[in-house]
Amino acid sequence: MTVTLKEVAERAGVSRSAVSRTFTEGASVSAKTREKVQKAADELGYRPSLIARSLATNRTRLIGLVANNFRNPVFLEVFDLFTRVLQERGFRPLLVNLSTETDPQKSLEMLKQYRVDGIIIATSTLPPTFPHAFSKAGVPVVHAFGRFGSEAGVHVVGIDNVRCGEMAAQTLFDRGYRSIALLGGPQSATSTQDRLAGFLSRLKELGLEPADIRFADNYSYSAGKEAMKALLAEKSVEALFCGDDLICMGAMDAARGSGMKIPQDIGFLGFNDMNMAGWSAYDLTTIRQPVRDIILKSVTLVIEMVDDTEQDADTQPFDCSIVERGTLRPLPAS
Amino acid sequence: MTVTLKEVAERAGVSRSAVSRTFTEGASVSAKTREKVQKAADELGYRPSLIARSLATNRTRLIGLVANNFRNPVFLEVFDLFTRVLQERGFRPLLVNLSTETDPQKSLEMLKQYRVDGIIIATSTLPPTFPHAFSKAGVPVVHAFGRFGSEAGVHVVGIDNVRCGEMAAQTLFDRGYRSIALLGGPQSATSTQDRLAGFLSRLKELGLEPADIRFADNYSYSAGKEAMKALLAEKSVEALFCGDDLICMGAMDAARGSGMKIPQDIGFLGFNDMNMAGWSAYDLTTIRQPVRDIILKSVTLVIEMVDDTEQDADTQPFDCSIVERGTLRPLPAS
DNA sequence: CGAATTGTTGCAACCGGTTGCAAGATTCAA
DNA sequence: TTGAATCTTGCAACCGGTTGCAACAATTCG
Repeated sequence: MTVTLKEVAERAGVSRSAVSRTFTEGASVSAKTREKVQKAADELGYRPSLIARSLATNRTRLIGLVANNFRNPVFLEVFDLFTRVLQERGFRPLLVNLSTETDPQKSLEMLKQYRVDGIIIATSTLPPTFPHAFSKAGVPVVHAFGRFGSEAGVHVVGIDNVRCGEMAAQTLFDRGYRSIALLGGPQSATSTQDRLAGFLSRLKELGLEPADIRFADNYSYSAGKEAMKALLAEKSVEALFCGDDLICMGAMDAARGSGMKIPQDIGFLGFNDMNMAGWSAYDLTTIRQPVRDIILKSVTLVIEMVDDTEQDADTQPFDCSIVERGTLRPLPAS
Repeated sequence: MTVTLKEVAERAGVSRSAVSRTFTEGASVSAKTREKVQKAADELGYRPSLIARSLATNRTRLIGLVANNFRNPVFLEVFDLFTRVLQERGFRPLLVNLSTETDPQKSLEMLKQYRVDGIIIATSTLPPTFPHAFSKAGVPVVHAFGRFGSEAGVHVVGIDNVRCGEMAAQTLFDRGYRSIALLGGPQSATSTQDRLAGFLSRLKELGLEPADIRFADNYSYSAGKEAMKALLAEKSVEALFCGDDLICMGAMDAARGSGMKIPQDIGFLGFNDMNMAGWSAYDLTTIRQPVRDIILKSVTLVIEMVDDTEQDADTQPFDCSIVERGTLRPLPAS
């Protein structure tokens, strides 16, 4: 069925090595031989088998891409960029969906069986033991959106969530809000924990107590909406810092549903700056996470690790910034 | 570094065949031998190399997953389901991002080099020559969201877009709209062409001319918004059938932006029923495409083709249905 | 108990490439 | 023109598994 090295060699009248060499970067072949081989290969429609090559070279050019949040629109950008950059660099992503997987160990086994050259884990909700397990197995690992310094031997690319929490508290304070609540993502996520910590510590510095602290079950519109309904049933707050734009939009619709106007009656500050935050039905003021930069850096890093050309392993957290839109009252004129 | 068959065999005191057999389904090994091998394998942390196995068996258990629309939220569900179902069945998805790829031929080569066992193409915007190229190469192909009957040898799983177009025209007509426009997705998409055809033919049967026909450049909120702005600058219409919910939401916001109330001043009918269509800020009445069913069927089909256990190759288009929400005036009481 | 049947095992060839090595062919400088 | 240096080429071993085959062991049956 498929054409092999041997057939090309026979047709071109050369050895198998010669054929192999014409198809490997930087091997020594004369122009004459190369031409003969090319011709024969073209006529036969030959493509080298990467499977066979992998076996011989011990390199697969396969990168495992592990994620567990396939329902959040942020991940569209994540997948788009990851796959695109990887394939530009001649690698291919092998996707692992951990949404329902109870046992990360099993996924690890699968990836190991495919002998992936490297792994990118894109999540802020998995325990750090997970990336660590790979690194211990000797596979280059980059943890995108992870928590810094949590596990030795694992490169983390992401933001400083503690700082983001502080930034959120400060931003809301600066605009004159005093009754401030936090509606976080899942409590088990390290990102949630860190943002909460930063949020609380800054609030304390400013002499404030949080008006309410609660968490959505997952990163979804409906989880945000439910949580907000519950909050509104209990108390009223001036402003809310949400752990994710999606959650925030759900919360906004819950507030509007009970007759509130935004930002007159209540302020909202989101997180991520996903596309939809800019939609005029929401026009959400939010903290932008540089997803693009994080992904580009993650891919670059994992490829460097694979090629062993690591240049700057000292990964710094990326900065976040406020994107001003219409869900917070303006800064008081000073 | 990695443990191989040979080492396990030596430690267990058996031949390499025996080890291989304990790890292959349905091979003949005695309980005693299997136990010895298991023990040795566990102690050494051995996992068979799927690369080597693939070379010998000529099966990779890799399924190519080709898509070119990574920015539309519908694809979150697509990716989630595809990856999940595949891995439940013991296959792995090898992702190909065709968003920017100008030359599909190149992607084909890449997939062929990895010797994928099958391919799922999830798009309604690629020319049918693309799936056909794979099928000609002898690789099982399923074209999800494709056009039926367009290419021999390619299994298509999807909906009947002509019927959907008819359904849209009929729905709007039934609600008393007479000045009806279509705002389609990219004109090059077969789905757009088919829906347009159905839409026009039904309108004609009903004795109506379309009030306006235009197309968004891509499946995005902003493309929908821009197109709607342009439309509003030229004329006014009573109702709009959009080729995608995202486009529709953009169009809705454009209408609202020029002071219109929905559904009082203008009606909107979307397509897909993505999650966001249910958000209260839009509450979009839309035509539901059974994405889940399409994907489940696609995966089942491609796996059957790989295993050569094809059961029902006569794939019928799935039905679409109207999801009633709040962007169309109600049916007149009859 | 012996013959026939069925189950288990190891040998060796093979899957489709890569690569170190040594020999042969070229090129270059003197 | 010749010898040294550099290229090019084929051989053969190897990557880590699978599998047909034949030999042998265990079981079943008359």
